[in-house]
Amino acid sequence: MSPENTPTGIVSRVKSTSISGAAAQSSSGPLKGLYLRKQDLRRGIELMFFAYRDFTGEADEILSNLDLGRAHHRVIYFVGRQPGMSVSDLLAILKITKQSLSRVLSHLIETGYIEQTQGARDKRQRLLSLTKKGAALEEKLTELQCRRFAAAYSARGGTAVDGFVKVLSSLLDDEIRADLRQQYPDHID
Amino acid sequence: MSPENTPTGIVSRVKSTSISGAAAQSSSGPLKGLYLRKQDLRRGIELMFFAYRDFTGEADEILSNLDLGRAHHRVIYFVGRQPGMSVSDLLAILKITKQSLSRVLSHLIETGYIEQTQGARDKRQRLLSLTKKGAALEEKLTELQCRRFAAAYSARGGTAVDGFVKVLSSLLDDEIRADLRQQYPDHID
DNA sequence: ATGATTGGTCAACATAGCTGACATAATTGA
DNA sequence: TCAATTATGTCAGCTATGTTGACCAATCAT
Repeated sequence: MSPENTPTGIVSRVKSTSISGAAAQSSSGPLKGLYLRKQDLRRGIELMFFAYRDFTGEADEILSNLDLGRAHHRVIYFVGRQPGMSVSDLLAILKITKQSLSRVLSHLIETGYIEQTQGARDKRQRLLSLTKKGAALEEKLTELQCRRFAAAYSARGGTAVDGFVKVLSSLLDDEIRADLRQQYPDHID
Repeated sequence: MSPENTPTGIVSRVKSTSISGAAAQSSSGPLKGLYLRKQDLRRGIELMFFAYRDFTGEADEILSNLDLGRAHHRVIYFVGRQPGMSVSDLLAILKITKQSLSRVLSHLIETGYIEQTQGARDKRQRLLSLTKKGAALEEKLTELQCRRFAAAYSARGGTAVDGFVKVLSSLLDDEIRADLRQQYPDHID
């Protein structure tokens, strides 16, 4: 990497010139629209990209040592969150195909992270839950990610957390936002 | 999906019981730590997952119609942001291997989205920029994502945007955060 | 001249998504 | 009761995107 092209770090400066002094703007509640400059929106895009990558990075490492991937993590996470959920439930959350889920899920069952019991009301259903081994892994991974969030939340304070949650939930597709709204007793919107 | 398991929507309720009435808590600036309950942290995790997916979803669709994927999008996006960047620069941003990038980049050059010129200062470098065709696609995709952000930002207002940016940047790995800090003239931290 | 850097290339592989077709068992409804 | 629907699994095959390791060529810096 040449110093000419990246004078200051990995991510070099954007080409666009900008109105300077945005500090006042971003904290200006009444002055609407000033955080809607192209540059601010692009920053949002990039923050999402980098933050998502970093946020999953630590967990990915642990998983790869166990010969598991991010797809396994998602399954373990959501089954851990809601034990006894059906395969259909999981498919609806993950929005992947039956076959994609099946591959991952079968592997997790074979390796003893997840167990299934026949549904009582509907015997076709296979209700999923974590084994002790699965719960231990889920705990470890969630703990890791929660720690990152806890650090960010406490560094920034309740008002910032509130804004974070509000904006993220507004980024969601309507359908998902509606689901999450009733998912959490605490209102998001 | 049985109504028994998912009474209200795709994403069903979390198992954990919670202290109710968190509305007051999440908007309580002075009451520190009350947004650090396990449940709040898990909501952050889930918001990241769902928001990232939805945020990339629209663009993914357009891309797939052009026989391109998300990896191509990233390249087009970052080259568009900083025309004349080198391959090394791009590798450092994307944090993928040379081979992974090479495959995608070669394809974009062959199909006329990206062009390269020899570096003037360092003739080994191949400086990347978008062609007209590439710029048009970049514009289209970025416009789409910016529109989503603009809607979220204006729905929530400047204070929320400020919190969103603060929390997201605190979620970043230190190295990346430092880079982004100088990337944007407007301070993030 | 020599060693470091920039970049490309090849082979081979893994993960995680996709489609489409088909099978089985259980439930539900007319 | 019987047909349709649902929940789930499975098979074959494909694609996209990441990985490693080895190696090569051009260029730059000392």
